[in-house]
Amino acid sequence: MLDPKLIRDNPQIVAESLKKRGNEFDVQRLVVADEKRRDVIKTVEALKSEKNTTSDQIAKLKKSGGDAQEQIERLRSLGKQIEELNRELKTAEAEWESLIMIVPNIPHQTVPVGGGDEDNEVAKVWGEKPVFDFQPLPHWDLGERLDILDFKRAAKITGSRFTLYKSYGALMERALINFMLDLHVLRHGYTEVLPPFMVNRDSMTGTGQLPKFEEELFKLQGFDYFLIPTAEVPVTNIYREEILKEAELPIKFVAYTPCFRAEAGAHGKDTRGLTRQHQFNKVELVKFSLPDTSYDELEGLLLDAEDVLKSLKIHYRVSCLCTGDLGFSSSKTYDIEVWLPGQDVYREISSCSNFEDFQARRAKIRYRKANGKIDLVHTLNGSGLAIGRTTMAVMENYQNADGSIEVPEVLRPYMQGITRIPPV
RNA sequence: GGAGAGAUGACCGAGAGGCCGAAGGUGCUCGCCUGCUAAGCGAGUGUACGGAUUAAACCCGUACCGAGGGUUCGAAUCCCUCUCUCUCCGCCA
Repeated sequence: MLDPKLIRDNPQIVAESLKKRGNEFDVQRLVVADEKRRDVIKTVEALKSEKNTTSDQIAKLKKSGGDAQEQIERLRSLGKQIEELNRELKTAEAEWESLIMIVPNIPHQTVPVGGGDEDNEVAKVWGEKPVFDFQPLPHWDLGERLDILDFKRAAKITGSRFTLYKSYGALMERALINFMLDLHVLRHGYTEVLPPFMVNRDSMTGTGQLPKFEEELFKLQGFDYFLIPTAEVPVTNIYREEILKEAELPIKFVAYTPCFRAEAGAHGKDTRGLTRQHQFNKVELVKFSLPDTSYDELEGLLLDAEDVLKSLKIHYRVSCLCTGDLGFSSSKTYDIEVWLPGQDVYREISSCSNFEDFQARRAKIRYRKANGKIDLVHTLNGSGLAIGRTTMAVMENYQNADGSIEVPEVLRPYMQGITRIPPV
């Protein structure tokens, strides 16, 4: 959520940023709704003020044995007026809130202006495409041939976009989770958390998934709970409605969770393999930062995520998302795109974002400064990394002509010491 | 799932229709005192929204005693619903 004062005082700034994002939202409607809302507040609070003073008079009169009938009559009629205005206020606030909650964040000045992913800027490139003396296969062929990924049976058990990992496949997935957690805890100073995998509506609203993106979520029947689409939701909400101490910041959490996404609107897209699943594993990095240092923290977060691929020695590039491709809550986002030789594409494997105070305002995550004043923190997060997509990247980049898969050195201690997944 | 108890400020804890944004204590901040430390003395110490001002502070108003609704001229206090915590029983990984 944007600062209501910013919208009130500088609606043109908001309008410009919306335009850059290619968003059609009419800021003027919001400005009008805000004025209406404040109008009603002013009126109703004046009446409440009178109500309180009159009420005090009654108390004093009663105490001294006087007659308060006149005041009681006055209060009765005030009460009716207040009740009516309260209804009006509720409507006005609901109208205003429904508008302000769907306004996306303002992109940072350094974000390239553009319409879609074709306008994203490559920020860095690490390593090179590996050279094969045979035709590298996509991971789904490798996985089925080695009998470590079973898509058919997963479809039988549940449906499409699910995967049954078997033997070395399951082992590699688990190894990657543990390797990444250890890397971020031991080398990068994050604190590990293992949060709930379902959350309530307030949490989903706090990080911005609701109210706008409910169709992307799996909702439980009989409970107002949702399966998390990312660990960002439970972890960022750890400090919802809390006031942190300045000295505690920055706070850095790493969490492994499965993620559940409805993938509505992705019909027919990436239907093969591990790329786009309804359930996938992810290790997520979350930071709570001081406003002044949040962009340094973003660069650091990106390096922490990159470090995973560097350790695995897999080629990738980093792109800075343009205004048109930026997520709803984000001010600036870097995507890490891993090279997949079996598919001959770069594929997003991590998305690292600074939300500035957008989530913090919704979720009321604040901190107390040294001078006693209270301010909103900045929140950041990034995948470090998406596990399924890392598994597929390892498989495709480390495959051999005989169909076996080399185990990256850093992963071997996590994979019972084996050096390769043997051919069938 | 059954029975009971509870939820008040950073924390502990009073409060039982109007004098309560809320006693008292602890903690914290500032000042005094003290050779240092400890102790002692004094003052201060919630958040949000709206207004005023606008660089900010100060100021004015409103709301908030788990959440929502109700009774009443008036609710932290009475009633209802819900959520969460604790104890006992049952069940269970």
